[in-house]
Amino acid sequence: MTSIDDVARLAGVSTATVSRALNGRGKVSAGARERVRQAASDLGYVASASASSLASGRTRNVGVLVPFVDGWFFGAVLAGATETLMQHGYDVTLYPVTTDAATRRDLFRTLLRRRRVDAVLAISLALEPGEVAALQQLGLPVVAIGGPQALPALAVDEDAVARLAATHLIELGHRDIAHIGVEASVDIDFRVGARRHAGFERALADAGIPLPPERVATGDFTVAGGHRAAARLLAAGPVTAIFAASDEMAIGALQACRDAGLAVPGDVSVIGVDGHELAAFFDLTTIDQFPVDQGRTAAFAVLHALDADAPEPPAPGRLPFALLPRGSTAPLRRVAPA
Amino acid sequence: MTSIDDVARLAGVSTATVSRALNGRGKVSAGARERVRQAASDLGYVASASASSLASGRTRNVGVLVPFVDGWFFGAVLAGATETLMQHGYDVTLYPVTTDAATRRDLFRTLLRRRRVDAVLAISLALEPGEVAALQQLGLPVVAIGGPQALPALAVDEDAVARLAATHLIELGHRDIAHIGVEASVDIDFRVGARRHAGFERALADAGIPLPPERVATGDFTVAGGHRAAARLLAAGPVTAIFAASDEMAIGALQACRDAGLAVPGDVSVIGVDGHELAAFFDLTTIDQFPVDQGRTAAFAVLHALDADAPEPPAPGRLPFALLPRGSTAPLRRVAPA
DNA sequence: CTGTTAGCGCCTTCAG
DNA sequence: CTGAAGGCGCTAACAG
Repeated sequence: MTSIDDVARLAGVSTATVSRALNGRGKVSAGARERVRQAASDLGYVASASASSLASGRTRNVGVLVPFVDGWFFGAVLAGATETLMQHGYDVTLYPVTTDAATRRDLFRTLLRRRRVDAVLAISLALEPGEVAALQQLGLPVVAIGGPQALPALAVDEDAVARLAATHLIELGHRDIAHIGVEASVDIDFRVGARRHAGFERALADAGIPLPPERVATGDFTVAGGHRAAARLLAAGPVTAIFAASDEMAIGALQACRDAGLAVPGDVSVIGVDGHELAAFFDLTTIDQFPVDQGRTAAFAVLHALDADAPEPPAPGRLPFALLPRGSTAPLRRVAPA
Repeated sequence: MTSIDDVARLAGVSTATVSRALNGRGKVSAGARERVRQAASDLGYVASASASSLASGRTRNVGVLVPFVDGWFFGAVLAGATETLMQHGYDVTLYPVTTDAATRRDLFRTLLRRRRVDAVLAISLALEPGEVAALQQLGLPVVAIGGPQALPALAVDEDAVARLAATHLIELGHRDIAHIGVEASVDIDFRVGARRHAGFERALADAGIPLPPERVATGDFTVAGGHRAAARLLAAGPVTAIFAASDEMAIGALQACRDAGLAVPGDVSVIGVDGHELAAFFDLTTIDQFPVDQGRTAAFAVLHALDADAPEPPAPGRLPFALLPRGSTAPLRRVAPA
């Protein structure tokens, strides 16, 4: 293995100068820098990560915590974060935070404490107080995304999201509105489901529209779950609009409406949240959360905390979102004007 | 930061003994081991990854190369691989292999050469010869999955997969069969598309059934792409069965049939490949590839190469797959028996 | 079984 | 601007 000494020898300088030239720290004459670069390139020299980490205390590696590595949403966020981090010279080490207690304990008590990462990015994670404390005690920058845990968290204002969905339906003239929420058992991850439900209900109430229990069903974030929930809602009584707490569930609702012989948007309007790629195909109106950008934004927040020269991240809780009106929502068809 | 010396002092032994006790290498008396464990636990000591890597030459980290980190299939494989690797004490560092030439060069010339990983796992990657060579020159175990590149690769026999699909349709009595393949521009990643197409065509030919050009359309692996391709096929002439080279495209085909007023499976049978989670919801017959298991299997292959005590991985090119018959395929409805 | 002794390969003061 | 020298924290012979 060619080492820094080889490069120093070939370039006719000391190892200190090689280090400085290659890392861009400290002053090095242009000539020396060039000779070093040339020598390094000739020898195919690449500094050992462990050696330089040990000596410098910096790893150039960021730990990313995710609840699932599959799953569309996390994949998208992870993609954005990884892309940005790598462009800035950081590697990304993945830490799936399972629900298994022993594994989690091991993660927070050992894995993350090996000084293998310079910072931690926690994506949509519901962390217990002890875990949050463990993270903080690492003494590293920690950025959370999509969670109001006791950490600097970037998140979309779920209340505003739900309100936007409600407003959209109300403005279209709907009054008989139902909601597909998230089963409590699945609504971990800082409880987006509960937040969206609450915001939606409040927005409807503000407009004088009730959201009685029979107009609320829950699913497990999947298409199949959304289908079941919608079927239940439709059976419970007439409804002209449905707001599902995720696009996948909304897609299930779309099918459920059709299975029930109801036209979308003729008889029932359906709106989701997320900006899932399939939403476009199914012509589903949704509120896009721009998950890939969320990942990028979070990555910049990490870089900022690390380098202080990266752009300032947005204020906590203010990630953008936008209504994408499509063909699954339409004005209420007045059956018989009073 | 509490270091190994602190532990040694508290336990009343040398640092060497601490290292041995904690790593399980070498002989250590039960008493000493216990005192060390206790001291380490009292002090909350965790060995520094870089220090131990530098000293031992092992990083306990494996690099995973993926074309996309989002994308259902890669997410699934990645999930399986990560789970297994972490259970065996390895961290996983993610390296997205973009299509950008400069980024790729940097990855193979620098990132992977920092001695940050003990092994490399390449998932469904189309690597150029130079890149394969670069990987091999790392002097590390490299395991590839889903690619017949010049590397020990685990892969499903795509020919057999396509043949299975063909047989299924033929046995149901279909003769007017069409295929949705993969656009060449998207069919990177060791060209599954081309392989499936070729195998399918061959299997049909063996049964005396032609697959003329007008019975073949291509998509980009997406639902929307499958929809467009199927629409084209249906417009080109009557067809009673369609084999799509991915479940997502098959789902698009399902919709296209319905949009064209054709019942599935009444008028047209549709079969996909992958084992996508949505396939179940849409009652799509498919050939499952068990992607999560692929990830696990690949991880075991890596562990085997690393430790030699992990279970023997399966022979290259023999990953399992299975037909999952569902409601989207049915016997040909004889319109007018001859 | 256990301690001593060298490094692993690089970065970073500290002089010059 | 550059070199010398120490040390980052741990592991791995090598003697005992």
